[in-house]
Amino acid sequence: MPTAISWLRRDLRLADNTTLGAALSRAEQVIPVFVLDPTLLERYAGTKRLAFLLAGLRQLDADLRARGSRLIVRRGDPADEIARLVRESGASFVFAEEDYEPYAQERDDAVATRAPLERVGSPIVRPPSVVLKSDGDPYVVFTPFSRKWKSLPPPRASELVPTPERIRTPRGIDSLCIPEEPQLPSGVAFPAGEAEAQHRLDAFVRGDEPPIYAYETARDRLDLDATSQLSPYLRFGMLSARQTIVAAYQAIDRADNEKSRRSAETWLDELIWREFYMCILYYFPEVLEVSFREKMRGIAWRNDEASFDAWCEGKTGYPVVDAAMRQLVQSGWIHNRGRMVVASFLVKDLLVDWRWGEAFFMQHLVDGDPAANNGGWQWTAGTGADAAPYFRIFNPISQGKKHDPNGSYVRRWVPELVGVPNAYIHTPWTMSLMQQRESGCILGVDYPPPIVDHAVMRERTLQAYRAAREAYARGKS
DNA sequence: TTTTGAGTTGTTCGA
DNA sequence: GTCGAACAACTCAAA
Repeated sequence: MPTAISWLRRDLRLADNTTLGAALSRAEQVIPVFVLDPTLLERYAGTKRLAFLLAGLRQLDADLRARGSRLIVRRGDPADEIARLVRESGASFVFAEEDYEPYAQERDDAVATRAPLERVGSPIVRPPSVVLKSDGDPYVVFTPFSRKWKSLPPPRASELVPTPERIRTPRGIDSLCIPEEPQLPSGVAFPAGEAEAQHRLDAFVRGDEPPIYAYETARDRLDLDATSQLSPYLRFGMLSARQTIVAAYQAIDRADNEKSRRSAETWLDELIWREFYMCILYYFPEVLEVSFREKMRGIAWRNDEASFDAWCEGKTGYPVVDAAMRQLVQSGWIHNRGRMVVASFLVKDLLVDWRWGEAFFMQHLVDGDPAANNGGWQWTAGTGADAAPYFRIFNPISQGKKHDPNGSYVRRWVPELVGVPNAYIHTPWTMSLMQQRESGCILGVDYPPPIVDHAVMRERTLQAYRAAREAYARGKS
């Protein structure tokens, strides 16, 4: 009886699982396996994300058991482990979803030399080889990329691979126990698993007033839960990209007014950004080490350790920056607007190398994904593919006022500021001593004064970027 | 090959 | 308070 191995990595779900579908169509018996890869666990260390992954494996195992199967767990070098499992089980095929990260590509090439590996499906709807310019080169600007992406036929619900009803898995295959996940702060509110993911997606796109139809304007509000918060689920494939994009197109079709339609389109664009950055990482793997833009590689970072620590701890004295950093450390997630605000602050107000921030995000984000995280940081730093213009520097005060108008986001994450009146919530240092006493927040005692002057640092950063450009131009000539 | 239009998310300044 | 321009050229993508 032919046996196939379904090697699960970033597709921890049963619905719309191409790997599982391929295995079931080619073999009577299927072995779903997850390999705990020490290299990957070390490289992408992050307790909150690891806990989410382990909880996701536990949930996947339960879902598989409900269908007569179970999750086989191994630990070690994937090439060794997959080859060993093929030997033990006599499997004729190994199916795995494509993964475009440089490490994953190397890993899978190594596995393919020692096991009958077939790569099927993809963590994005349109693989890197599909969205290319007419001359065959990859896009490096988002808008034309998205135009091309959208010109191709949209995925339809009928293309989703159905959830298997029953999976026959041979007995007697050894499996490790899924490790206990580390204890997490109570603020981490992402229950793992595809049922939760599907529930969140439905809540976002369905119902009387689905949030997707308010997305265009509400998505920027730090104080509202107006985003889908699906990123951790997409990160580990507890939901497929195709499921989300099918849902987005359905919402676009169902929209009965212009505002709703535009909102759903905006959400689709966000999903396309995810695809864009995975393509960028595939074609330009060096972005994990250096700036995408060569001319931006010579910026003289200030890299002041004390400032960096203050940023990490949420003690910069700029309330909206501190709120977002504490949200990150405590909950493992930040609102997208918050990511931009803190990234801009680190790079352009503190003049710290974006790679420091990128690494810190990877340590703490439950959804931490190398492609999207790197793309986002390089965008903010003005060093990336389709970078923000370098003179676009966020003002942490006006960003706070605009996107957290009554300060409830700040008060939620920075309790020292709970008693500060709205008029001062984004500029507590402008309170008189009397006002500080009344609000229970003495500057320098309960909450720090700003660690830098925004106006001063803005000029210094513009100067540093100008110098880098000029040095590059001189080197060229 | 050359030309042309355009480019996620902002801020500041001065009229 | 509102508005447009400047920020800085540059490079991309397509015609």
